[in-house]
Amino acid sequence: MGRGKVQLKRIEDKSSRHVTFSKRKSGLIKKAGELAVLCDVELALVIFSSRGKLYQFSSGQSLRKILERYLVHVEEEAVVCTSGDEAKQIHGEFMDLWKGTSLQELVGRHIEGQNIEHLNLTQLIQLEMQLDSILRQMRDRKTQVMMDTVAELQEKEKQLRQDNYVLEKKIAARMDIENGERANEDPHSNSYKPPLQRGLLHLF
Amino acid sequence: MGRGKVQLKRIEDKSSRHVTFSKRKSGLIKKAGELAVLCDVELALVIFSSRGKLYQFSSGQSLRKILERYLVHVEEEAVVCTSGDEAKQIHGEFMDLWKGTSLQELVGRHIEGQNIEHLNLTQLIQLEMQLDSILRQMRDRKTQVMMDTVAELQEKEKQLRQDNYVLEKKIAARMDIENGERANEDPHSNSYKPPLQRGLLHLF
DNA sequence: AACTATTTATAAGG
DNA sequence: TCCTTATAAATAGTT
Repeated sequence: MGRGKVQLKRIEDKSSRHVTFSKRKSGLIKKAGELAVLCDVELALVIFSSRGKLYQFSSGQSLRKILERYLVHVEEEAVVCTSGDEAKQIHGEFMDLWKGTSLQELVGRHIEGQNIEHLNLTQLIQLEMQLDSILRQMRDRKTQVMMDTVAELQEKEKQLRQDNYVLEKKIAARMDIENGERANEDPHSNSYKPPLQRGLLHLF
Repeated sequence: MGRGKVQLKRIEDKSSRHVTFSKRKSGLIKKAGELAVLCDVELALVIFSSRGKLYQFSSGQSLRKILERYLVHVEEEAVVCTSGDEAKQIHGEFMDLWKGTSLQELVGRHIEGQNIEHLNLTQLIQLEMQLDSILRQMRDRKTQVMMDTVAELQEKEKQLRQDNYVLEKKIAARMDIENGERANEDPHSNSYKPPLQRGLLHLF
């Protein structure tokens, strides 16, 4: 965006490098600020000029708070990921949650860090409400998944039932041909059981 | 830069906020990278989406290295300006980072970060059980604290009761002295009410 | 630092 | 999420 296109490499001319730094730095900070406001996001930007001068920008929270949060996040990831690379490949990328630190341990640490022995009743009740809320969310999600699963299976069942019906009809037709005319007992009696009916039960 | 001019305030529509976030985030990271290369500077960018998902960018050095440099820089400044307490405080805060992060956020990040949409029923049930267990522990602890509190208050009540008894006796004795012998109605009648009895009720 | 020709980013709409 | 396009915004090079 300018009179000419720029090569993506270090600007060798010292003067224009500084000019560009100044311009682009402010542009970058402006855009960072816009992103933070528009999208309600927390962000931190740290820039060291080649001379070692520090420039920084952060939204809302202090930069240090955000960096702390970053470190916590990275620590958590580290804990979750370090324990077992082989398992990762076996179970796929979404299974990380179930290795390493259990939620239980995680929350345990959280509570320990707050020195649970010294939490008063009010704080305990707050914690309880938090956990309760999370658990409720979980259960909503579980219900949703179960409903989806059931719907899916019912669809499959319906399809298979139809297929069965068609197949049985074909077989019946063939038997009729092979055996000629006989006294026939109805092959499509009420004793028919859908093949998936038992398969659904274990869900409940 | 787009079909319309944009107001610098939080985009309320969730969907377009996410779209904008996605676009502008990549734009910002691209520009950060350009600045780093063109002007030969070191920079770090940390973004937490409103859901707590972490995005990051850093030039050359690892983000962690840059953050360390930042902290050193800030500490040096602090040393110049204030007493050395600040530095201690920084390191201290790193160690108990759990404070200030709500449990909800913590668990939220733990779950969101692993893409809850892809958890299957089995995993959801595991999570549910974990949360349920934690919640039960919480409630045990709460009960314990309540019991302790009650016991403590009952102890205090007993003590105060005794004190009261002693005091009333003293007063009675003094009144007896002042007024000489009279027809006396028992000052320690059954109508006595323990002073803390109502105070305990709000706990339940 | 201002200017302005250009490039780049991105909002809106599929 | 990715594509397209009209338009807003950033900025390279110039003064």
